Amino acid sequence: MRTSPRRPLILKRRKLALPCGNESSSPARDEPDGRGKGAAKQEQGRGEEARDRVECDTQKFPAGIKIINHPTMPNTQVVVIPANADIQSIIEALTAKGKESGSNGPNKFILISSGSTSRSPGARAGQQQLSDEPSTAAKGAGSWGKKNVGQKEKRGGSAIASSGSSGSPGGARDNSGSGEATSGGLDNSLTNIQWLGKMSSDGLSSCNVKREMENENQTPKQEGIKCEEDSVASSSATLWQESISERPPYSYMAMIQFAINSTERKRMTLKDIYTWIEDNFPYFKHVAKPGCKNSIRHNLSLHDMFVRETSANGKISFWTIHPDANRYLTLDQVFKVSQQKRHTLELQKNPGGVSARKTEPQSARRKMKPLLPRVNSYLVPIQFPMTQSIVLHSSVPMTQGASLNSSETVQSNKQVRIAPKVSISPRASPGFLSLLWLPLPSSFQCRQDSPAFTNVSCLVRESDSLFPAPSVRQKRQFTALKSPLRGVSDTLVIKRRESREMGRSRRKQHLALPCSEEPVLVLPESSGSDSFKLEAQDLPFLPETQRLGNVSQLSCSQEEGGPFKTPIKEMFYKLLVSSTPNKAPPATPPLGGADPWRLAPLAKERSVLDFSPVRTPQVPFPSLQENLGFNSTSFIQSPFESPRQLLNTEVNDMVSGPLTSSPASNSTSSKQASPELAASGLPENRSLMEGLVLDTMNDSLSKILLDISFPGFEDDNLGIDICWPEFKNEQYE
DNA sequence: CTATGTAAACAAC
DNA sequence: GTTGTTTACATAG
Repeated sequence: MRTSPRRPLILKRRKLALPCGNESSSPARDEPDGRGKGAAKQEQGRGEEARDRVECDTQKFPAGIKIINHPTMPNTQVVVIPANADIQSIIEALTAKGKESGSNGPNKFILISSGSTSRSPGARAGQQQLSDEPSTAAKGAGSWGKKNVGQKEKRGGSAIASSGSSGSPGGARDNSGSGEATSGGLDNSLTNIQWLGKMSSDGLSSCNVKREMENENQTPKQEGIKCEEDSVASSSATLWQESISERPPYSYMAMIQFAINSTERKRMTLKDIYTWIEDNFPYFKHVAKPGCKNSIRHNLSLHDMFVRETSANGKISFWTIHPDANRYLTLDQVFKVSQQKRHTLELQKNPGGVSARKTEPQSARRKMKPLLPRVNSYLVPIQFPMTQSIVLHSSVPMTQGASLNSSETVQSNKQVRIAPKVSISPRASPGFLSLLWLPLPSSFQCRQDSPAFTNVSCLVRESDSLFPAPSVRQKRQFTALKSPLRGVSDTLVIKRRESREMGRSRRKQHLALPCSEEPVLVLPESSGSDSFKLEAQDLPFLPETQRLGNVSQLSCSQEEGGPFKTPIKEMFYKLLVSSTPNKAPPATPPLGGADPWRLAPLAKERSVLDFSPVRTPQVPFPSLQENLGFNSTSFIQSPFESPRQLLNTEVNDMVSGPLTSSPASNSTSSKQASPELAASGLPENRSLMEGLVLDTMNDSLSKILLDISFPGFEDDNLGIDICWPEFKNEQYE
């Protein structure tokens, strides 16, 4: 897997090797250092103390593992894993544990890394540079990757990094542009797919996306093919051929995004989109009917996330992705589930072993796996006491001073010619989801004098709609963006749309409240610092979602008349923003407030979910949160006295990694946040890190983003939001 | 019901 | 013919 600063949005699901016995097939055994299960066991001896605190039987787990029950989420436990632990073993153990427990016991585990032992404190100062280079993963000596990156993985990383025309170039570019404001956190993060590669023999990380796709098309007998370079070479032709006849599992919307995001400027002409898709998905070149182009056009028009811009001379139309909607997904970043399961099923259905896909009727072929699994979002609050200062190094550091490039593009040159798509309900529609990704501070620091405990809530976005791509619903919002004021004709169009919406047109449906496509920031953005004036493209290292947050915030301060001058915007300007739209508002309104459509979800969710108290100090509109449905959750007794303890207990040198304690910070943290943090403009008590959620009920492993907040000056609540990004998609087979 | 795919009508260029 | 918008319908989940 590539180690791009952009976190992989979609993790390929792999079947977890159950502890029972198939570990032999686990790549873990391929570890050069010989670590693996054995190593994990060796570590057990060190974990007695921690184990004693653990509420569940951790005897199966290596030392340093800390497990606490989730305070509010039934059958859910938070597992803090030391960097040097054998993740696979842990996962296996957890899986076994979950299986044992079944539905009546802990069957969902939130895994977070407690840090690394190999990195120097300096390295983790949030200054470590992240690179797209595969080597980064390897050198990410850090935590998860270190142990899991085997030769295969490394090779795979390379392959991925160099794969396709889509993500790699962009990723590299972005990265270079980001300077040092990147974070090694991703590499070291639990979500580093490097280590996921260990989990299955078919080497996720060693296959680039295209190859994945090709593999997907393989017949069962071909599945054994690894991404070994030689074998790849020998099979590539076959795979490719198969891929030609195999429809990609991506929706048009997704493919269009891939295409657009594959370009440096994140824009593409229709023709180029056609070409890109055809080039990257031969199916559309060789098999699909010409109608696919119609479909592409249809999707471009249909989805508001796609914004058409015209060149300065007005002769060329470029399709772009609305920054608020763009997750900057590229083909490289998307890993789809392997087809083994499908093939297995097919085999079951067709003992003949012949791929049924090739013979199945078109209607059947149409059936594709959704890019993202649809899941309902829910908030999982986690709380644990905190008495000691802790420094959490965000896996995704925040930069500042970035320019609003996309907005610039949008604002200046772009001539929107299309009729404005009027967003009917600027007001937060109740249906919107819940989380909004925040810009991340490069480090997190919790003052020693901070409140007594921390709340951790998880916003779990369980969707199978893998695609983060904003749905049409969201689009509505974007619609506004597309629409500059127009003349009479526009008015007419608007009327048409309105009338349509009155009826039951498709648009209308889209306008309906969205459920939860995109995570929406639960916590209000910080302070009025304008350091958030970041542009997505200037934040390559930021996960799309996070950038999304930034961008959206930006959008709040967009200049009037810009693409953002939409009904929604206007409304917000009036309601929340000062009269200086083109500048970051002195006191940036909560993101949620700025983006009604982001808030909506909260409201909706609130009715269903029990949100933990997630309050953030320095919030301009604290009340908003409350209005968002956050209610206090009872504090749950934790076996650990502090997050630090929880995270670092028994982990001697856990000075690096996503979650670490920092002596230095201990001494200085009492009053001020880290420089990065301060500079970031994020509240001192905010930080993000990545984690994973292992759901043994459905054998799924999902990546999550934890938005961690600790008690602030004025606030007495701490919170960690574990957000589900986009990728909770597919399940292990 | 929603998301998606497909086809097609229509308009503008 | 291309591009873009929109409607309608079908299908899967």
